[in-house]
Amino acid sequence: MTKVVTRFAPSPTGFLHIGGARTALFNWLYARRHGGTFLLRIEDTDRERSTETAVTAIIDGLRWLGLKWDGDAISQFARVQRHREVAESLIASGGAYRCYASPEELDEMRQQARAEGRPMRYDGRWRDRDPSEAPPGVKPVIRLRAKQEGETIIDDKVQGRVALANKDLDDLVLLRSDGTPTYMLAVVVDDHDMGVTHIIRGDDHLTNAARQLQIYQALGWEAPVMAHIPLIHGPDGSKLSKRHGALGVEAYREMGYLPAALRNYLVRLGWSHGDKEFFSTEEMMEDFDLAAIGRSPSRFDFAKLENMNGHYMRATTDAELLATLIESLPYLPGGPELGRRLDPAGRAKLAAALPGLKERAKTLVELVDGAGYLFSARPLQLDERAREIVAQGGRAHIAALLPRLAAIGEWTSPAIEAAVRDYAGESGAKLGQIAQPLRAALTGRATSPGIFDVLAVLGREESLGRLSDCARAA
RNA sequence: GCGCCCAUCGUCUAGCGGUCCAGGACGUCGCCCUUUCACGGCGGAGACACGGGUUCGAUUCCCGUUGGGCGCGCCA
Repeated sequence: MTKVVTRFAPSPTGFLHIGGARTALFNWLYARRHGGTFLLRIEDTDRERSTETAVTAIIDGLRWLGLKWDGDAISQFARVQRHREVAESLIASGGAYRCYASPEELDEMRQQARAEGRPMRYDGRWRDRDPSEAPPGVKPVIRLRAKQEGETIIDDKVQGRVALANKDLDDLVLLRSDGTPTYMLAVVVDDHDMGVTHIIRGDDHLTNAARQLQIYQALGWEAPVMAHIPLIHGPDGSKLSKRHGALGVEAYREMGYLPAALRNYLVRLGWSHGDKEFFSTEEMMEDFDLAAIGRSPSRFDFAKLENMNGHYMRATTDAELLATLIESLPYLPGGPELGRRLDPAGRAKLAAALPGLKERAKTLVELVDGAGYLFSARPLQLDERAREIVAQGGRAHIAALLPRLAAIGEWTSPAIEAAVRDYAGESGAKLGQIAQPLRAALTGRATSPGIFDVLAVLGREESLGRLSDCARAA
């Protein structure tokens, strides 16, 4: 059995979007699953639209997601010489021919086709014409001499057996008049030269697959196994657009998602393994297979991603989560500000507060948010509503808590919770419910009535300034 | 328009002819926990697009309809 080789082949015309990320994930998993190789090829033959920025974005995205490819990324553009040679060899073998039809002629064909209500098909006018008849000064393209009878069959691992009539597949251009290869030629040649055994890609390429198969046949090469996976749609079922989730993966990093959570969410989009929802990387590699990929498109659902991310955060050890959080700070809203507070003392405070914080956060962004109270300036400002409530008075048993709180000094959530627990032992009050509003009160971001209640007590029994001093001091 | 693909709760999905008055997860609703929020626990509502076949029997097989998607470039 030959070794499995998969590849991810994005064109660098934008960021790495979520569909591409999943395609990459599937290829990566499949290769790892079978002890094979996962390659990265940048399809940059379109010089107009390809940018260096996009290449960087894609590479960063893959790295962040933890999808490591083997060897160096291959630039398709760097291989034009080889593509040209293959095209020429096809002419020599009779599998292709030069076509001198002008853009105007093709345009006519297109318009006529439209008028007659049929798809545009090149009419093969140069298929059997002698090159000596070539009009002067016209640079030809090279076209595949495609079979016109019968059908081309794609034996797809996901879509099953798909047959396309050859009459619907015209003589596609292999080499442009400027000597650069088209996508069709380039993929085939590169996949062959790279030894790719399995092509896993979006099913928007399904029809292309038939055309590519024809090229493989003309070349006498063995075609790789193909698996065309359904696309990911937006929440309304239409094509994923910017207003949906068609963001670059870096956007997900900025939204505070963990790579492991995103991977888990993505692998379950279009693929399943019974009722299992959570997969460690090892389990994914173990269980992943093409046969279990569904054939219907799926929609992207942020709510589920967020829930899953929450699970991953809670399951991450505090030390690891702290490291991840600190690493991610530059990308998170409010992150850099928090980062500036993290001198050794600040860092210790954050570390101590993390266990309480992560219980309540679904994303790293929420974690940053929640950590705000640790560093907000004292004394805190009370808003109108809070003042009102302070004036009305509050609950006695929290008031009784204050001396203890004043004594601890360390305003981290475990410290607060420990004090509350200590107090709760006598009063019967449960913990956690008190600690959180205290924390919120100290940030001045109090929003719920319960929090106002606490503020009220604080305001009456002790001055906020005094509390702040306690917080700062010890 | 032509070709191809798809169709189970709002969403992701399990189901590969009888075990399904359809299972899980997210979301949602209610209760519990709790003087907030979150976590957690318990429970509820919620789907086989429609119409024909095939079969003793269809969510599962076939055909059509409807609805989505993709492709139809000297873009990838």
